[in-house]
Amino acid sequence: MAKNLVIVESPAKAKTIEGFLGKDFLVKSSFGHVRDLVKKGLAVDTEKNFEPYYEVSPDKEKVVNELRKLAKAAEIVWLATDEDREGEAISWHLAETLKLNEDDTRRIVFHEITKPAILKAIETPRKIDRHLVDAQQARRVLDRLVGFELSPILWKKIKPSLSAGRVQSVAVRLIVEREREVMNFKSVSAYKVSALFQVGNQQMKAELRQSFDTLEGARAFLEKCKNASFTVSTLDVKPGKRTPAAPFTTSTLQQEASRKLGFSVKRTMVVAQRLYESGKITYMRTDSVNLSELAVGKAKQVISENFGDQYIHSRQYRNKSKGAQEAHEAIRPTYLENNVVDGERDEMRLYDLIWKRTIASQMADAELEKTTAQIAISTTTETFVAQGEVIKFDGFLKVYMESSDEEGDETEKTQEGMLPPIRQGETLAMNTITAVQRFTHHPSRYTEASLVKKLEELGIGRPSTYAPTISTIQDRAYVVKEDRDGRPRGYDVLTLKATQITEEKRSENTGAEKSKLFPTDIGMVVTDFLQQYFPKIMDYNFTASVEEEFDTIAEGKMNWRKMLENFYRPFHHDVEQTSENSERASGERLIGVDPNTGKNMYARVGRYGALVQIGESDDEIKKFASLRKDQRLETITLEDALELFKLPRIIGEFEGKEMKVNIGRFGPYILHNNNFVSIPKTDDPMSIEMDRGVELILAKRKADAEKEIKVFREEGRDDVRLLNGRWGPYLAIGKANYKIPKTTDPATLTLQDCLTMAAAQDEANPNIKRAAAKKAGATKKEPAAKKKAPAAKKKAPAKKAKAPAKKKAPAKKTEK
DNA sequence: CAGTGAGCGAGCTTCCGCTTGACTT
Repeated sequence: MAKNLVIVESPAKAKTIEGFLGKDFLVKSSFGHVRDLVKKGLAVDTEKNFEPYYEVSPDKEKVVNELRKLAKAAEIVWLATDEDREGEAISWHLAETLKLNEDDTRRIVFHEITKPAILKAIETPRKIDRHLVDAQQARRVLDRLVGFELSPILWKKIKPSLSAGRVQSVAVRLIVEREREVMNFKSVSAYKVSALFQVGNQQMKAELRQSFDTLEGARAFLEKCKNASFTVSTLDVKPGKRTPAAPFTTSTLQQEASRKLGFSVKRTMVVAQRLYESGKITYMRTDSVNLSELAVGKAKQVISENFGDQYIHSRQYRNKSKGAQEAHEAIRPTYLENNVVDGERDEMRLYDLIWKRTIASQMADAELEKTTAQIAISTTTETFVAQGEVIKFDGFLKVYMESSDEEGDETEKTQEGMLPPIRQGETLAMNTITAVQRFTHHPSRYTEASLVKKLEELGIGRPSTYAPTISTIQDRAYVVKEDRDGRPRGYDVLTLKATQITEEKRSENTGAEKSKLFPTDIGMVVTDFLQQYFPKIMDYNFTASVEEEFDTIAEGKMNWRKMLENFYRPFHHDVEQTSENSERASGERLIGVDPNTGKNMYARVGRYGALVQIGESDDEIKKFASLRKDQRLETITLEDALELFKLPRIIGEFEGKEMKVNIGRFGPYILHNNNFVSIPKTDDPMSIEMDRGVELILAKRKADAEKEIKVFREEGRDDVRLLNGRWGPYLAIGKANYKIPKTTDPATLTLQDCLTMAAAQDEANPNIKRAAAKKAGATKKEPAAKKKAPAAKKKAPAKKAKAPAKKKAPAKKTEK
């Protein structure tokens, strides 16, 4: 048995380190945190000085047991988790759960995974830093208090199962606010003028400095140019340079992989994880831009060999964001000499990006020469400007160029080439001058990656949580990632050629969005609610300010329980106030008066999403209609709403049963005899007629018949069916589906065979959620034991207090 | 798969940060 047990956080790291240490050292991994607040309930006693209740996380029992055994056998246990707040806490939790003896336990840290660094760490052990641990406990408890006190208010006031938290709620707020900026944005247009001059056998493009607000203004300008002469008034040559971007952090890697490779942040992390596990890159969850000395040295060598010494420019990057905890290096190739790796396509592409970015960061600036020519117009004071840019020395641009979030930005840059040879004072021949109507663009909606960038700037969230946070807010349906089609928009173009001005209307597509984040109606309602009652938590600076306090705790200058006390008392007061006094929130909005009934018409969210409603909420008779997928609670108009009430339509009878057309969650359908038949996109549900309806029903029947292998109708079980599905034959009982072994011919199965097979599969996989399983409620877990409770509770009075005034109001009786 | 929009009730939902698998479909 090894004398020394070293515990790190990740198994890949453990494997590497084991190679550096002798056979006296056994290196194991904790797989991150091993202990956390008890999963259910607050697990913090707010009346007992915020005593936290911890438990070994269920999925870590195994690891903990193993580590416990190994720790017992070892003489010395080395806790080598990361140097940041969370890492320190992991070590402390390990010490606690493994019941480590302080004398035989050493805390060590290292910043790079190299043999000398690790040997040095072993020589300079320390004790667990309790202040740092306390800062983590404060962070952990605060997040639990915020999340577990706010979420239940949402369940009560808006909808069950919703969630709120320090990070996710602010992320949603960013998207909601951006959407409103877009909605309120008023686009204005201006006429931008450019000219093409003939220089020798080349054309030179120049832009007019000013633009014109109106078509008349642009036309008047072109008129002035008709008989003008154009002279190069100044010619200016200036050197310039460009500097490479810093090596990748989690956030910048996600951004670039999104822009250059079209990866979602999740995909980026999955691929990076594989590269890390196979030892090709350093750790992928980091906020550090720092490269180890070893890496800088190696980069120098690689650049020298591949591009020459003049391309070398070693740089040390520093982190600008305050929250950075720098437990790791930047993300870089482990072996910089490998400019390609084998593996899947995505892995190769992401690796390529990481290699180029790392190498470029150690390369020389690009040197440019920027030429600016001003061209005077004899008939007016306005001037044209022509710009050219030439790369004198490519430097890092040889391997890598960072992309930008602004669409079209990159192409503009690369288009700027050298100006043709011109002299100051030279008169230029004009080919054409055009004035094009251009529109201002609303602020860009967030992509997953640009949201991560924003969160990082605000210091909200950590490298390990960016991707999960983005997933959470989509899972909760606060936000959706979508493409949206643009709409055509006309614009004017005026062209002056020789002395002829022509005018035409062209059309462009505008407003198209690709993979952008949009808030949902419920996302907006929740955000508004939280903003109204918990503005402090929703403040963009909330995280930053509590982070400062965590830092003070880490420095030993503040007690963590005291800090929580100061935060919690006023917060909890707000929670109680809101719980007692606030109205239910549904985003209700009066959109007008229904011309048919004279009643008010409202838009709001209900249990199943946004809806429009005719009549007051306490009216006896109301009418409802769901909003369609492309409609928003905040923007729907009375006209749109009235359209919605034209459905459902009865379009006729077939086989003695009526055919009803409506739009459901998956689009338009016809309901006939309890069967749903989808209406294809080519038909309009508003105008579809009886004959077409029958046609669709018959077509559906035919398709169903073809997928039917056998149904046990004679046996009286028409719910037991053998069907041909997308993945081959399968068994369906009611709404639950079961596999059929590949070796069996489904046609030979009897009813009994099917039932046995289904039962066997239910038995084998009790965890699979099958759609049916709603037979008898008898199989529920020990219902008897829980029946005791209700007698003790009496919540009736509380209920009565609510809205008593309105209840007895005489129901409005409007005659139709 | 889809129509609803609320109601006596019971019990459930939920946070952020560390880490990697393991059930299918």
